[in-house]
Amino acid sequence: MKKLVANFRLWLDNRNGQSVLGDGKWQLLKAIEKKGSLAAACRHLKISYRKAWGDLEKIQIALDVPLLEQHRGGSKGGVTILTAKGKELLEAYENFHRDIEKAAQKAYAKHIKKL
Amino acid sequence: MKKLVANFRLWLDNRNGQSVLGDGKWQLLKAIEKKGSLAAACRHLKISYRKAWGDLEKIQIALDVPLLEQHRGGSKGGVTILTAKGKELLEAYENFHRDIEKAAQKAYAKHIKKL
DNA sequence: AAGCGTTATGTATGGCTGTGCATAACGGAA
DNA sequence: TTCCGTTATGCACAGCCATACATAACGCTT
Repeated sequence: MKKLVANFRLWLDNRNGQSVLGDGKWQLLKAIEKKGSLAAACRHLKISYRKAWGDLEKIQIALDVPLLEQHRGGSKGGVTILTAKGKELLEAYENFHRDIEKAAQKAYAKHIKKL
Repeated sequence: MKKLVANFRLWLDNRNGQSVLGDGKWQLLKAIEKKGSLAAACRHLKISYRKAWGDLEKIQIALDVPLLEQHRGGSKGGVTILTAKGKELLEAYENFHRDIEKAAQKAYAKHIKKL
């Protein structure tokens, strides 16, 4: 049997099944935190601004607490920054993700590697 | 913050990134094992025969070991059964999946529940 | 007032994927 | 030999999603 590689995806929904945070939005929030603007985050991640903006809208719809503060105009043209809740969720997701990745590696070694 | 629900997906690729086994194909193999035919498995899972057959073809392309024996004709019209390797992989995947699901629940309680 | 960079939003286009439909081969049963 | 249920396979079509393009609002700077 050919060597097998394990992959996983992880995401959080609200109770209506609307997506709140997965790997894509996670990377997006991280990039926004780092860059301070959505446009800069998109350039950094090489994704379209249109999609990123739509993703943020979906988060706002799925959640009742705003994770971001968005402002138009000003000296830099505009800014997007994370709220305290945003940072909190981001950190929680990162820990969540890391724990599961570890578990996946362990489970891979235990069940799949030997095949 | 609204209550968050954790979801995950798990799958195995070969080294070329070709998909070998994920939740869909896992359910398919299980249903084939139970029913003894691909057509019956599709009816049971309510998916199209066309897609299921395509998925099996992808497995065969991605792997070098056949997981299935497929026969046309005969008293039942035809049969599809798992090979020993097929059963082995199926079982390994189930254990793999179960371990990670447990870990996900634990990680959820630790990191996400409190939000 | 004009310019710049960003947020904000609609619309169209292209690709991917699942589905539906059609057809053929196969081999035991009646 | 005819029939039936299954495996096998091509092809057209619909739906979804990311991308691209277009345009407007906004507020500091010069």
